[in-house]
Amino acid sequence: MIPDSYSLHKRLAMKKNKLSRKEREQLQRRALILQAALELFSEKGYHNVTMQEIAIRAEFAVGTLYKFFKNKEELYKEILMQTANLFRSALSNVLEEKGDEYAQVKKYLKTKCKLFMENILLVRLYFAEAGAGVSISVKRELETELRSFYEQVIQKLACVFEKGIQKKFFRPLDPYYLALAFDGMSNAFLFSGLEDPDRHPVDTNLIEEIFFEQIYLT
Amino acid sequence: MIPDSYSLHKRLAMKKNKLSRKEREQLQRRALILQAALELFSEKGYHNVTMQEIAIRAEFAVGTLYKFFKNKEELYKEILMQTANLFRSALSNVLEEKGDEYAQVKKYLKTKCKLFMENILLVRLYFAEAGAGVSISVKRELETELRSFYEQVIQKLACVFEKGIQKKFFRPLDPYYLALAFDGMSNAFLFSGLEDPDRHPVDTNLIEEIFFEQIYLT
Amino acid sequence: MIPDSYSLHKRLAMKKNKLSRKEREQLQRRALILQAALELFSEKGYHNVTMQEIAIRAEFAVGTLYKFFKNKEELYKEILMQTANLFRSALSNVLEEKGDEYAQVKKYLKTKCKLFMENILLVRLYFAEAGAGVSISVKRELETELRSFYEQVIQKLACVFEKGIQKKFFRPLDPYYLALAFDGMSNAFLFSGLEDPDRHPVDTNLIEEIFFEQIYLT
Amino acid sequence: MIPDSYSLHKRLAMKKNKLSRKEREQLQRRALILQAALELFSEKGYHNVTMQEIAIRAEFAVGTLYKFFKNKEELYKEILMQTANLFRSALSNVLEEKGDEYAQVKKYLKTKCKLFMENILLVRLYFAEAGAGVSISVKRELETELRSFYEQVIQKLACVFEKGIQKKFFRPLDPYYLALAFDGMSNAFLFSGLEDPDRHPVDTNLIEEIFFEQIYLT
DNA sequence: AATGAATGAGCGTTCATTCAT
DNA sequence: CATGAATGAACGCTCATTCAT
Repeated sequence: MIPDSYSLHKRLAMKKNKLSRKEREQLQRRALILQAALELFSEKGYHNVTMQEIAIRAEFAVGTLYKFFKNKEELYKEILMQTANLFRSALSNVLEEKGDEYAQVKKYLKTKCKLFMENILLVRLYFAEAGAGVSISVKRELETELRSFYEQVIQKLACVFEKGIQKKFFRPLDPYYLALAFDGMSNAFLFSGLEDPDRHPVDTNLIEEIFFEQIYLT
Repeated sequence: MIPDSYSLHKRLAMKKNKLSRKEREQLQRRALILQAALELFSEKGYHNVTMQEIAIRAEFAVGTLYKFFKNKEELYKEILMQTANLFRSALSNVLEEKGDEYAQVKKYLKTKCKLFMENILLVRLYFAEAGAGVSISVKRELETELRSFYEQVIQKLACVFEKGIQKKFFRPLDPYYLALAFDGMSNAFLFSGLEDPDRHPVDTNLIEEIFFEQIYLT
Repeated sequence: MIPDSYSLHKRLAMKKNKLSRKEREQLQRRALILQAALELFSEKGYHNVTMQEIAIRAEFAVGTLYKFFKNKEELYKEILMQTANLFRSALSNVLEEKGDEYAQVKKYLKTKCKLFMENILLVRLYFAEAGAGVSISVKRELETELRSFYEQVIQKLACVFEKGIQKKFFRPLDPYYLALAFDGMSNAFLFSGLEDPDRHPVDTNLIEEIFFEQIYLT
Repeated sequence: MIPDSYSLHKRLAMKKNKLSRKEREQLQRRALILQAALELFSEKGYHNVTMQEIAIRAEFAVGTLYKFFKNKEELYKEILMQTANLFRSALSNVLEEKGDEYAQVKKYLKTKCKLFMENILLVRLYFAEAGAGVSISVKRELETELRSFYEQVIQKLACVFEKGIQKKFFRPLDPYYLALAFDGMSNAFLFSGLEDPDRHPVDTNLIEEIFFEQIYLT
């Protein structure tokens, strides 16, 4: 069969952008909805936001929301999973980069800090739902998945600590708890800083000083 | 009805118990409602619990709930504030006890650990709502109050660290951030332990070892 | 335990009416809702009636409807099943009365005629849903149940015809089809009469004359 | 574009087919939509079918449906009216054929039987909507029209009976009610047979035997 | 004082219809 | 013309709150 001029044009377009204009527009609309929903959810919490509100903020009709997301819960889940994935992959990548363990953990802290700052809204949502491991909203399924993501990162961090301990870089303490401690500590700083940036600016050097240098041998 | 003999009886009763039988009964009812509500809220989250359900669990009529609490939100707030108060006063007291700063911080950790374990339900609720300082439910007013309670405790802990630093007990680091770090770290351990008590039992010695001994001079 | 005056009064009341005043009121409310719903459903059909409308017609709030019926469908089903039961039991009883088969079938016709006239609304609904065995609305379950009711009556009628045939009362034709024919014929008359009572008054003697006397031997 | 040659071509085409290709295509499309709609409506009922579904089944876009039918109701009406017309004209024709009245009524029964079997889907729809003269859906207008069709056929049947009576073919009973009775009876058989073809196969001889021969003089 | 039946505003969701492409 | 994404009115249903008993 000979491709008609339309599909030829379409395929040429796709060569460059991989996606047709229509598809790109769709993705953008989807993103707009997600953004509007994120803002509202993190401002007021899942149950205090109506689909109507999201539609208005996103400047679409309610029905359009349902073209992109099966229901309110799916929309919510999508938002959380997106961030969770972003965080997990970003932090995992950092911990897999080459370099000594000391540098890796430093980089992990910097990245986490950056992610938190750039995604304050999402962090608020994330912790309200999976907050320090505690969730009571929406489906248990979501909670489980979020916890699993968190656990994966902690495990990877623990591995780094373990290697560091083997190399006599760090003091010989339980690496899992070390990871937990480091993460919990940084959370406390980040939350404190995010809540009240003027009085308690986030200072990664300080976190390192308090936590990290003590663990570091010599 | 003969008012005199009644109020006489009442006054006599009050001599002993400070509260008449009626009043004692009221307080007990109130407590029963709060308990039922706490259980349900921490099981399913604020928005997934109906007043009907609370009434049934507490074995009262719905109307009765409204005799004790202005509305659902007030009931919820009461529960959170109660715990927050319990935690604040318990932890504040510990930090005011005489003894060296090292012992105080150790005692703080033990107390916090005990409070968490004894009030898992409330802790779940607290962190889901005010989790690590993040709240998106109910009124902002509640959030502010809960944060203020948390801040008070951290401040007090910071004071203890400060004194400890002055006495050259601890290394000369910013006492506020030290407090934050200690608290964040212990939270991470406690949540990890509460979520999965078998794999990650809460071990206060370990927390001390990781965090505390390093801070301790000599 | 000594019954208090309230429960004594209550039990005395129940002796007479079997039901307390409250319970009687509830049943009446239920009936009012059913009546309003019946009227609307038979006027406009299941899907063209809103719960709001039913509530308004019944002079209750929407929520109240849901106190009595789990959902719209349940309310609808209740209406249909009630009539179906009424018809089935009334017609079954007639066919079980003593007397010769000729008289029984005559009585069946008279009763059916009376039931149709007294329950025009319900008959409309019934036939719109299970109409001559055709239903495409609501759940298949309802359809099956309604058909089973209809079948029961036809079977009983067939038995009467069978006995009549054995006694050489009626001509020796298949009793089931005889029953079917008789019922179908009377339906046609009744519908015609119900639709246009002036031009086609329902005349049971006529039905008998056309159908019945021919079947009757001598 | 050269209008002349086009319209010439068109006119030539019309000479042969009376309709241009375009017009034929249009009619075919229309028929495809009606077929898809018929299937869905009779499977699930008017209100349980969406325009989307019809579009998908007919393999057109939703908008195309609206090019052919003003709205969903119009589409529905069209389907019902089509069948009603089919039935009316087929049955009317049969009753106008030459031959004695006995043969005419026999032929009427055979034709009706055939129409029912060949159009089960439509019969289901028809009776669910106008069932035995009972309609509660869509517009009253439709109901009136359908009833009028039915009435026309019954009237024609009544005329046949009347002539038969005049010729002393049939017993001297009211011809309208005779027609009604005959039709009602055959409906009962047909529905019983359509619902459960194995247990109650439709047997026109039986119908004739039960109803017809009794009416027949000598 | 305690009750719980009644209320009705407000939610999530659907789907007939439109219209820019 | 045909398309199908976008629309938003309208639905069934819930549940916090009230108030007659």
